Formats: sequence, structure tokens, C-alpha cells
Amino acid sequence: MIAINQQATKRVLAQAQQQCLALGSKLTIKRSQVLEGLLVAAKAVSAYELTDVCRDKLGYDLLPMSVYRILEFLENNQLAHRLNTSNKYIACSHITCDHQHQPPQFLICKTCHKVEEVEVPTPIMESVAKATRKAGFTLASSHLEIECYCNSCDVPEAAI
Amino acid sequence: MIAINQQATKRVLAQAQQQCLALGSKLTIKRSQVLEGLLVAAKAVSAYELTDVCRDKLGYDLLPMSVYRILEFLENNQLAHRLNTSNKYIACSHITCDHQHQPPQFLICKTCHKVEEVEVPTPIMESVAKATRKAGFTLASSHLEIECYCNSCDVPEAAI
DNA sequence: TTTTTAATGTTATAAAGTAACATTTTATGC
DNA sequence: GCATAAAATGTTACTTTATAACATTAAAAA
Repeated sequence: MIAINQQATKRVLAQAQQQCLALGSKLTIKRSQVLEGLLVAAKAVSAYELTDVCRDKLGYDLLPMSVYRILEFLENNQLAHRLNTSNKYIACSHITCDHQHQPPQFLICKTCHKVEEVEVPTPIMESVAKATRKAGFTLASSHLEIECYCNSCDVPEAAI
Repeated sequence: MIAINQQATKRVLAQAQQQCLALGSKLTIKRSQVLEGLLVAAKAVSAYELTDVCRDKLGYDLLPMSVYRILEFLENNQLAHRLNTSNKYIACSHITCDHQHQPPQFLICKTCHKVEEVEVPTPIMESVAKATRKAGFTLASSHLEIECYCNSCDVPEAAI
């Protein structure tokens, strides 16, 4: 989503390197390769699809088990996100920002599966948290996945 | 969640029967058995767990393939919901209501996996829809799954 | 009653995810 | 430096979740 060319990809990977160091962890070669796979995939992909991308487009040979492990690492280091509704992964679109990362919200197109990482305005998320508390729960995360239709896809009649 | 005893379960199943008829479909014996399984499970269960519940607690013999098919039917008839974040299913908590069903929101406890079907106030969902439109998307469904801690579970220090 | 549709049975397999242990690589104390 | 511990990755096998494809049975319609 972020990396539209090779140069941009390199910049993102370098920045990711820095971000890991700051968190006291290391972006090893394999981890970098998986992140690069997410970047060139340019959409949400499953762990198994990611092994294909890495093999076919980048020449990196990775087993699914390693990919899962590395994806977990990338998540913990705020370099990737897991979309729970589709069991797919995407690169974080804010790697090159320097601000603190908040739990993200995702708009996911039901038709073409395009994913946009957005910020639902804070007051709205606070209202959601309030409604949650009223029901006797405490909001654990404002990671939200929202079913949408994107502007390139038709909205079915039934949904209007 | 809804059915706390046998009598209540029967009432829910009878109501479900009516609801199906109104939608031009039929709640067959097998379908009724799967719904009963969801009711006695009294929590979110996977399709395979549901075959166990039906066998062990109710004496109904159902193969996973049938369970998946029937769960899909129950969803289409607003008698059950699929929780996308956990690949589990629950009975709709509004079967015995007579009002029109809206896409539900779920509070899911990260610790004990208890699920509460709630209504996030309409104005809040409208704000979410607005934020969505602003990003060039159209809200497809207000089915939301929200990560929480329930009032019986401790909230980890890190989350406060 | 035939015929057509809907529902369920059955088998096999795909897709997603993890456990357990081996090996290699990297960091750290001496 | 080298020994040793810790971190990362490799490898195998397996579990869980889900679906495809086709057979059979039950119910509704002609």
C-alpha cells in the first residue's frame, strides 16, 4: 500500500530497521524479506500467499511456519497488522511516520478486498468506548475492522 | 446466552420457527437441532465444537459439513451470528424480539471470550459511517466486533 | 404420480495455524 | 579470542477451520 516503487520500499525497510532498534529488537534479513513481501504484495495477503509472493517476486525462500513467526514479530513491532476478519496481513501504512502509533481502524472493501488504514476520529472512538463501558465491558483495543465498499466498486442495490 | 433453561430454549426454537416461515424458509429438525446446540452452548463455539455439543449434550449426530451448511442458513435467517474475529458462532440474542433486526455489534472479552451482543447507539454508528464516507468508502455493514475485557475479568495493567 | 427442487449425507481435500524439537546464528561473559 | 547462553530460524508433524463435489433422501409442485 505504501511502497509504490523499489526506492520507496528501500526507504520503508530502512525506517523499519530504525523502528526495531528503538524498540530493542532486530529487523533481521528474513524479517526484512517478509516485510518486503508485504510491501510488494500491495494488498492484504494470507501467510501462505506471502510465501508465494516472497518466492515468485523476490526470490526469497520461506516456509509458512517462519512466515507466521515473523509476521507476529512484525505485528509486535508495529510494522504489520493482522486483519482478523480475513486472516490476512498488511504492512502498516505508517512506518515512515515518526509519531506514536495508535490502534488502527481498517476499511475493508467487501468486493475487491482493498484495505485502507484510517483514523476514526478520537471522539467517535471515545463514544464507542463509552457505550462499551455502559455494557459493563472495558475497551481493550480500538483496532476496528469495518466492512465497506470502496469507491472503485459498485455498491449493491440491496445495501442502499 | 439467551436460553437459560429448557423451557426458554423451547420458546426460542418455536419463535425461530415462526421467523423462518415469515422469511419463506423452513426450520427443519436438523436446523433446529443446531440452533439448540448454540443455545445450550451458551457461548461462542466453533462449528466443530458445535458438533460435540450436539452429540454430547443433546444426542444429535451431525457432521461438520452439515453444521457449516446449517450455520449459514441460520445466519441468513438472523438466528445466529458468525464472529469473524474468532471463527465462532453464537445464537442471535434477539430471536424472541419482534422488531426488525439490525446488523449487530459484539463485545468480545479477550480473556474469557464471553460475548455480549449490544447496540452501539445509532448516532455513533452514523459517525462511523460518515468517517468512512470521508475516506471514500461506503459502509457495508455495521456488524462490529470490539475487543474488550468483561467485568468478570481483570483488565491487564498494560491496558489502563 | 412424475419431476423438480430443497435438504442432507458422504468423502475427500484445501486452507489456516501451531506444537515440539533440531539447528544455526548472534550476543555476552570470561 | 573462546565458551556459553540466548535468540532466530529450520523442520516435521499435526490440529483446526472450511469447502468442493457428488450421492441420496425428503418435500413441494406440476
